[in-house]
Amino acid sequence: MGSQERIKRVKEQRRADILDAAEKVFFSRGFDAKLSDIAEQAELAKGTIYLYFNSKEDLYFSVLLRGLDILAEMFEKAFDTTLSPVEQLRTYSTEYASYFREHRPFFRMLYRYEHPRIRTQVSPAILHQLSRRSKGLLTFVANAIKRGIHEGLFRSDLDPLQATVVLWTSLSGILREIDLNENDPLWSPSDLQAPLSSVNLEELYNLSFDLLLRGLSA
Amino acid sequence: MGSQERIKRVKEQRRADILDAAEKVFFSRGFDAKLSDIAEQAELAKGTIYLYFNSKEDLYFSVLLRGLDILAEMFEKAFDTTLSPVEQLRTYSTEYASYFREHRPFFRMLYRYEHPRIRTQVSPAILHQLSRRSKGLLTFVANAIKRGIHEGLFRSDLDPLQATVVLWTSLSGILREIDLNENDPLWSPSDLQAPLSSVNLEELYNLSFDLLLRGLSA
Amino acid sequence: MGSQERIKRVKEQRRADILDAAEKVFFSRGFDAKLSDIAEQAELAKGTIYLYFNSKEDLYFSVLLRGLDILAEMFEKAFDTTLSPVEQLRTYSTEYASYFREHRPFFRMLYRYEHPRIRTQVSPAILHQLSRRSKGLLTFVANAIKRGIHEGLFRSDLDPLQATVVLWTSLSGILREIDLNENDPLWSPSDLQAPLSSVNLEELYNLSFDLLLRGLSA
Amino acid sequence: MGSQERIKRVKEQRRADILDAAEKVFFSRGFDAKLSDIAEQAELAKGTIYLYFNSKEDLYFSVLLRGLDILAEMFEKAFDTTLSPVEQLRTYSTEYASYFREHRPFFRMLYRYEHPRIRTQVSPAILHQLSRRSKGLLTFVANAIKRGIHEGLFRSDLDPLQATVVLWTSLSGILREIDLNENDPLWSPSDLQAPLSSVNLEELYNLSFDLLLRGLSA
DNA sequence: TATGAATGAGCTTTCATTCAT
DNA sequence: GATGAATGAAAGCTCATTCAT
Repeated sequence: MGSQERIKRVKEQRRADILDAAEKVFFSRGFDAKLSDIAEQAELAKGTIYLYFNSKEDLYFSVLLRGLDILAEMFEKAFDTTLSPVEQLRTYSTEYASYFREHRPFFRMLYRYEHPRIRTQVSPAILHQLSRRSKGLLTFVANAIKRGIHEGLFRSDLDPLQATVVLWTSLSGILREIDLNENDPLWSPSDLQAPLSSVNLEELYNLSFDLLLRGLSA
Repeated sequence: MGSQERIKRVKEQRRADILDAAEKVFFSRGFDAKLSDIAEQAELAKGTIYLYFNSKEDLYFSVLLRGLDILAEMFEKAFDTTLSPVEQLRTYSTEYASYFREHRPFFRMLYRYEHPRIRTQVSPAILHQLSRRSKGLLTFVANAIKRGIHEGLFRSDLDPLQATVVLWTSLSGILREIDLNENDPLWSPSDLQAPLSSVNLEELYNLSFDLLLRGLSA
Repeated sequence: MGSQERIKRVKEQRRADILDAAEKVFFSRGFDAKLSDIAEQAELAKGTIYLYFNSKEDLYFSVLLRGLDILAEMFEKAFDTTLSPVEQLRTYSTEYASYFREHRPFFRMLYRYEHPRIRTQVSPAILHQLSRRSKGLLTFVANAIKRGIHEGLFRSDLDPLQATVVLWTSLSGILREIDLNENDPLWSPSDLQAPLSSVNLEELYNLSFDLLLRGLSA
Repeated sequence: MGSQERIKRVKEQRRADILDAAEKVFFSRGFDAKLSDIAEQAELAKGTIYLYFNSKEDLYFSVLLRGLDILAEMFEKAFDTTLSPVEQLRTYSTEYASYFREHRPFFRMLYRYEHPRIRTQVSPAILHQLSRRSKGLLTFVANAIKRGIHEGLFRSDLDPLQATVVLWTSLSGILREIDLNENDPLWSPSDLQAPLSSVNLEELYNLSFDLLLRGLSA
């Protein structure tokens, strides 16, 4: 019977609808969004949400998971064995910047302005998926670095994993700071002796990548 | 009148007492700490707190300000014109790591595990002070970099301000990640192909500094 | 049609299955048990339960009815015209105590730990059956008392029905108190001047019966 | 300063107001009453209730405590050393019946139609008080029985404590049954062979007392 | 007959902030 | 200045029951 299959499809669609609604609401209100708002946005009863997700936390992280998937897809698409390790890294860097530009709310969820508060209550299954996805992303970078070392382009004294984490974390840190400052500048440019307006935030990211790449180079 | 002055001193002392209490309580409970707990710790009535601080948010950021001051003092003490620019940067890096080790709760407040929305409600005066302190810190680094460029040690094509922000933000990102992972590892080591246990978190920071320094070098 | 009959038998079996499941679940969780747990225990869908019972309340009282039937059967088995009225009463008392010991969860349902408001929602048909069963039980006792009065063993000034109710209710009250105290002692022994540990709860029941029997005696 | 004292008086008055309101609401809705209804009845904000009582459960039992106190006072007033033990017991029995008539809602709370569900969450302090009050009541009865045994009026083979519990519990059981039947007859009179209308419920209580007293008598 | 997805009312407790004293 | 009693908004989750299939 296709009927069973159809039911399954309907359920998946409903789940997706809820995620769509949650995405919208979490984006504008953060984790503090009210469940009733999400239900309303999804045009469902509050109770229905709980048929698909065990808790608000699970729902939040499921949305986040989708965000990770988008980035992973971008990396996959950009994956090209014909590129040199340096070009590969530059590609990932560019993709990450695009993701930052085009999926800012996801970037924010990823960069956990709110996670530590929330993490405690998420179901292990979801955390596991999260971890798998993160691993996938880092692996792209790690492989490029390994190749670079192997080909003698990068310093042979580097631990490729350490280098990966440093690269990723530094770039993420920069993006995070850019995001923070665009929306809500903590250190306003004019407070520094030379006006920080001279600090083009988009350039900052490139500079950061270049510095690190140069640091990696043999 | 010395009396007026004494009154002022008493007020300042009371303010400091409240900050002491708040520090203790915010450290253990984060921003979710209850104001009544702070009041109790300060041996004052809840209402009294409001005679010295406009809101819980202001109080939180005032504590945070103290944390910034500690770091600033460390930088001041470490300031030494006889050092080369590279040695200066390394010194600041080391001081920052010490701060991270010895004043972790302050570091966390600074790097906002806490909800960014907290920021929305803080009085401008406090944000202004915050900004001034941050500027002070960055200036130490910026000056070293400027000297380095001037002395031909660092790339002359660098905007010293940009370089400062990149350096600072990257290192902060690494420390933040280290802190996050010590307490609540997101990407568990065993998930990466090579065990990440091989990634010594303390080394990570040094590697990060070295990569960036190498990137800066002429 | 034997087929029609078979269908009927199947329905009755299904009903019994549900009651079995409900019994198990109500015993362990009381009226607060979830209908979904009962459905799961019965290996049926929640909706199916409603094809056999009008409401959770009805289901609860149907289980209770079964409990009453067990007691009635015990009384029937113990019914023996060759016994003297006093011996008959003592037999019933003993049977009641056995029931209390061996079917505690039923006893509790009968004596309504559960909220009396549950009753409000039960269908009249079920309440009627409940009433018939109760009457059956009391009639055993009432007949013995009548015979006792008739034979001059018991006071002739007694209304046998009143006496029946008094006897039954008093014994039930004692058992209820025993049950309550075993599980959740309200007046802890040590609070009374002489330690109530000296009050053997099992003896209490016998004493109660003896006092009442002595009171009945001519 | 009488000021401190006045503040204390005001607080006590407020507490009493809340208890009054809670009493009214619990009487009509049972424990399922909504806290907001109680607050409204007391003309206070919901939060204020929690300044005086730790939980709904505590509030419920505090009301119950008042109910016990009323009964205790009735017993105290009725206490008269010039009465014979039998007259004393009869007095207590009468007082209990009056309490039942005049303070039915308290009787119901006492007889725990809802306790076992609730007990778990009450603060120990309140449970302790409850226990003390109960002990007080039983002691009145126990003393009379002891005297009766001592004076040779009651059977010397009786454990006075056991007898007390039997007497009290039986009478309570009868009253409980009367209450249940008045409001919501489980075994409707007409169901018994002889109409139970002949069973005057008020007489039942007296009969019960007489049977038990006769049972006690030497 | 059987299903099980959907519903949506229902409710306690916390805590920052105020303000009368 | 200091108090602390009073406020009242705010929100996640459950579960009996229904009804379209």
